[in-house]
Amino acid sequence: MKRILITSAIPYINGIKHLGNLVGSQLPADLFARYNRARGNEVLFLCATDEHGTPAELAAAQTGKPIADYCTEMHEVQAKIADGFRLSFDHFGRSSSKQNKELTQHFAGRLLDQGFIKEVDEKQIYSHADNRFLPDRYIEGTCPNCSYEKARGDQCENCTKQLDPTDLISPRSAISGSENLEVRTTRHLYLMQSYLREKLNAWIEEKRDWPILTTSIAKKWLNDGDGLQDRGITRDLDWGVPVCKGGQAWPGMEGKVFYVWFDAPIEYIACAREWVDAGKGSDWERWWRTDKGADDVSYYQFMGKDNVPFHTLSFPATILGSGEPWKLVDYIKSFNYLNYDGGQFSTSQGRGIFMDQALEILPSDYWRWWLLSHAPESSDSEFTWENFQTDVNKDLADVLGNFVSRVTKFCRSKFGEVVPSGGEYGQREQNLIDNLQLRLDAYQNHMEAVDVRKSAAELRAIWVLGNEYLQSAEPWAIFKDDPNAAAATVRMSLNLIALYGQLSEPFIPDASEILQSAMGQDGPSWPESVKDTLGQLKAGDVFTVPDNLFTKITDEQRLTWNKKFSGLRD
RNA sequence: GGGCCCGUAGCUCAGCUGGUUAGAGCAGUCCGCUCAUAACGGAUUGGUCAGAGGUUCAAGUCCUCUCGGGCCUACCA
Repeated sequence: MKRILITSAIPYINGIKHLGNLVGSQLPADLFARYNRARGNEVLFLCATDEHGTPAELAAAQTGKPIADYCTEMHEVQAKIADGFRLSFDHFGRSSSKQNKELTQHFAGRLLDQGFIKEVDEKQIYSHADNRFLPDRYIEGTCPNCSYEKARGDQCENCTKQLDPTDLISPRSAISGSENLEVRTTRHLYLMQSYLREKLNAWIEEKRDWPILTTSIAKKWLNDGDGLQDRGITRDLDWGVPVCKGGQAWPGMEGKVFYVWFDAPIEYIACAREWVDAGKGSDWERWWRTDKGADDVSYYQFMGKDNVPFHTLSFPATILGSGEPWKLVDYIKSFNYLNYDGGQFSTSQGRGIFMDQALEILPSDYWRWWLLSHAPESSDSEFTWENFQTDVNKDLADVLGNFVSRVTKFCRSKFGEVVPSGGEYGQREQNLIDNLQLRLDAYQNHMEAVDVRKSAAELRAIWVLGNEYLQSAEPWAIFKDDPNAAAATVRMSLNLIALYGQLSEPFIPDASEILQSAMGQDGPSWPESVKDTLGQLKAGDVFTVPDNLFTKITDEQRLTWNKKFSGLRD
């Protein structure tokens, strides 16, 4: 039995995520977690909300609520939606937890002791009207290069020139519009990532089996320009983890907090501690400390490509720099973006389909199946309603759902709701078993390699084998002359349904549960041998005919939804 | 500006370290079946592998350039 630690990139707190976010991290992570649990591996699957930073503060301010209350509410909202998508986190934590606060401060203290922290005086823009320091991109003004009037302080979106806020002509706060800005000197902590460049480079170089997307982004950051840059890990904000060294005060850092990207990955560790404190587990260090049992853990991370630099470099730098035996990630699965109908999904613009909306119109299995079978692994991929309709109808309703329907209904009408006896298996069944075993092996290999789309294609091919078998055996025709032969075919087919219930669980857990309970199976178990598994339902066992597993999406629905989601979310 | 990724049948995509007549699913066409959610099965039509050079006995696969799409570029997260 293997031990698998899985984390999904933690979704930001300021609103409900869209399907692009879902397919890039939480959903494939869930697929992998479910698969590994089904294989009997010991799995710890963690996720959390990422709650700190300027956007969260501003989002809270807009609602007029205290930031802590806002985050608590939004965490609940996200947790509920995650549940709706059947995301099987062992714990869904919060980066604002006290466990994370402690651990983040601990890491900062260790990094200071190990010589990886420097204090740097830098100039920041302070807005009197907003009563706060503003990140560069929250300053707007006229671009000195192209005269675009809404250039941001970090970059002009019009001419793409990189800017410094002080370059802007007539700069103003993007929040209040106030021009009452002031350049102030403020002291911040820097993580000296450059000291760890060689170590990180050697570590990345040995990861030959990681997705190109992951390693190429990491290498770019390692080698670009002067190489890996040091990074400021503190901010002048109210909401966040207060800057301390371990439990001690940090002179000169009063009133400052750690940068979200410093504390967010640490939440992966803290989340395990939350998991224990919530009474769901008993030993979190066994998963995270290689000196306390985690040396045999395989750790997989899932994320969109925008998250890669922080997971390949910053967080590993934090861990390596601590000088303590924390578990480093073994495999980083990264994804490109899912586009929506010719453009990008956008949280800020409200474009596309959001997780709550998706669940309002269709059960989660529809979304899980389509998104996973079209996961943007090799390049950006695109959601269109037309593709969604044809793919889901074909794969789920026709290939799988209708197979279940034709088998169970035929059996009911000829033999009743009981696995029929009589007849013998022959060459046709042997061929089926051989083919299934080949497919199952491929399915497992793709899953082990975290090859999401290929796994989906293989599972679908396994469903197709059922229809091929049934068509070639023709129990409806054979029944008249040789009911025993038809009974054998039906017995085999009912066993196929039970098998499908088991194999499909990582992708479509709800439908799988229906299949398994209809076939009288009591829980997920993985077929080690196709041959043995296809004998699990025996003559005389009772079953029930389930309602149609998947209702087809009609043209009318598609048109309605296409229209409904063509605009921007309010 | 720099860098990375991608461009393979109408659509969505496989094609690992270069090696027989370039594959799958969907859509299309034809045939079969009638148990089933008019579902299923079989067969079949589509490709000068973005373009141009080059390396090689041999290139979708390697190199160079061009065109097109996307992403990243470190203070959003």
